[in-house]
Amino acid sequence: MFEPVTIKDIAKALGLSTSTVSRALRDTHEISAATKKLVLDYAKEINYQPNPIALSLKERRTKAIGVIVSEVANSYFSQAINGIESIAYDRGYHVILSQTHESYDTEVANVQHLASRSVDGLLISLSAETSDISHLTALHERGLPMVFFDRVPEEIETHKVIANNEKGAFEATEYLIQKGFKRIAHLTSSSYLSISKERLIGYRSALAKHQIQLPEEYIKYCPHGGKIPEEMETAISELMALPEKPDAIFVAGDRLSTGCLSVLKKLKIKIPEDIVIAGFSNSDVLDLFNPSITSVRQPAFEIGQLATEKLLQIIEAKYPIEEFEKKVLETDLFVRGI
Amino acid sequence: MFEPVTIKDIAKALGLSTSTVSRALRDTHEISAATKKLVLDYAKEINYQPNPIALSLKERRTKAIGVIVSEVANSYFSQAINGIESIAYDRGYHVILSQTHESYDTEVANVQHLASRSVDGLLISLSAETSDISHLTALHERGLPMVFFDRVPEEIETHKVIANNEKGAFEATEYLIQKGFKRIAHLTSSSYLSISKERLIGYRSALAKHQIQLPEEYIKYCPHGGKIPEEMETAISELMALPEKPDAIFVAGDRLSTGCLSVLKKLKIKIPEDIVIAGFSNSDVLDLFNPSITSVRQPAFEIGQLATEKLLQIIEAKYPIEEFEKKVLETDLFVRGI
DNA sequence: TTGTAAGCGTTATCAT
DNA sequence: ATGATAACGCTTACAA
Repeated sequence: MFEPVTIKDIAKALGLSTSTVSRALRDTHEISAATKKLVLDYAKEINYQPNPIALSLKERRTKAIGVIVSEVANSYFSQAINGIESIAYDRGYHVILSQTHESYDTEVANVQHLASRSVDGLLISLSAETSDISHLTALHERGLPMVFFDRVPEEIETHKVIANNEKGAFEATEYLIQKGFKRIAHLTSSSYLSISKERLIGYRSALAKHQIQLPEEYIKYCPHGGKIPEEMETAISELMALPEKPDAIFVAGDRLSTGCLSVLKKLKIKIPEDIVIAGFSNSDVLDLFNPSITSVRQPAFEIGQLATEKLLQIIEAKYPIEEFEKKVLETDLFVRGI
Repeated sequence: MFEPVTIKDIAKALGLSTSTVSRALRDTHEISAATKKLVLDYAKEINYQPNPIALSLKERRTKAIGVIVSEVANSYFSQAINGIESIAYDRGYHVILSQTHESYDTEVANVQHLASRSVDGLLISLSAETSDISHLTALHERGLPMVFFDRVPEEIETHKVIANNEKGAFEATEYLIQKGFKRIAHLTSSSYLSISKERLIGYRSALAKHQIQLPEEYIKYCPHGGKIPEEMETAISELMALPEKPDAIFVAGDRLSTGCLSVLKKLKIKIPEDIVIAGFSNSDVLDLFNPSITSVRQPAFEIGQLATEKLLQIIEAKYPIEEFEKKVLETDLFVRGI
């Protein structure tokens, strides 16, 4: 049952010492060409594969990075993971995946699980519940390489890779304004999340630029980010029950956007007759239809790639990184038939 | 920079031997309550975390499983991975992710990379290019636990978890027939894939049951499964150029379905005026619209869970598995406005 | 009850 | 050029 061959086996078979075999296997020069060929040939013949675990123990690195996201089954994250995986495998790293399902406790548990020596670094997008990040600062201070992407903390000095959420939100909101909509509601997720805050700022500045004043009831939070449909149904019902009903909604999240469409459908609120929608979304299926939904798309794949490149750079750096970088990539506004 | 504490550190600090510390840390009975408490308290104080790499080396297992799929950014696979992750983490296993991008060579490379002792078992959905599976049989014979899901090989005796593709395809095709469509084309991916074959059978038997005879040109292959838009555009153009144009298309894949919609849009072929579509798809966004697209949904999450449970069962089995199981889960037909 | 030593697979250091 | 030995962190016979 899966008895792998080791250096020791080769040594025994060839009447050599393990150190000689080891040297032959790598490209040391302190070895005779003859022995080297002998070992190499035999190794190939019996299909010798070095044991990465033994190497990890010796070299104190695992050649694996951990990825922590809220949900894999979300267009944004799956695209980001695609980018992460593409870079990681090119550089010989494994990608270990874990989901928080937006739970703070799960996030803490997963971070601990991954951090205790089974990964060389961490790529993290915070859960919606996370406001205290001491589980991360602790590891960061102990020197575990980490890069945040998408949902990043403020309180920690690290590398961060994000989209220009503020600008994306601004453009979507302004687009609605330019199309003549005035009472633009805002549907967002947890107030903890950096992306929510940034998108809220973009929304507010678009309104401000066009001198539109709206009551605070136009802003609705769905802390579970679309996971709990009732939450969003309540929010939307409340919006539609306002004395001055909104004529448009700007939705600040991927899952929130599709969730919103689903609730509107359920409540038989018609697009674009009753309301129009603009929202953040990375679903490519959305593009196939023309239901007056404008979407802001994040460069998820590129964000994943960039974050991974940065992380590997930190991991493999001989000297401590001098300064922390925050990369901001631009979003795209996909305009459909509004 | 990240100097982790080891059993040796504890031993030195407390004036004990490493074995005593090791015993105290686990629940051996051959230790005095006093020493045990001493060690446990100190370990907690300095936040001792056992090194999983050392454990892996000793116990010759990694507590990690490898997952090989073609694309993460695909509703079906991301949902399956969600199911996989949920079970794996419950049982204390890491999930190592890798993508083939439908390439046989990449599949071989990834399988090798993962198999050489960095995972305890493999969950695999074959790439569209894969017809020769000797890279897998070799490992299987050497005893590496593996479970196939979704796209499974015929030539190997292992556990397999799939959806009832034949029935799903049958139902979708029959639904079209019952709605009065007669010239139903079939758009599928690689002829190597089990799912393609199974769905083709379902399609054929629905036609047969209703005594519909169609020329073979009604069946189009897109070996790259939607990755190359031109391929699909050619296929659809050819279909629409037939002397007897099809009045419906049954599409046999997730990515193929959305790809088909996208091509139809580009070619300005209208649904449902010019043609109607039924296809396999796990996208939940599709549900939000009513463009006369009927979809067959696979229980992706459950397939992932089941495959993982089976794999862990094999991995942790004390005795060799007596018989191989093939689990078949039912699909759902989502009927929209055709 | 506790300590010593060997071993998991590999590489680096020091002899030879 | 090659071999013996120690070390990475941990567990487990075997001794004491």
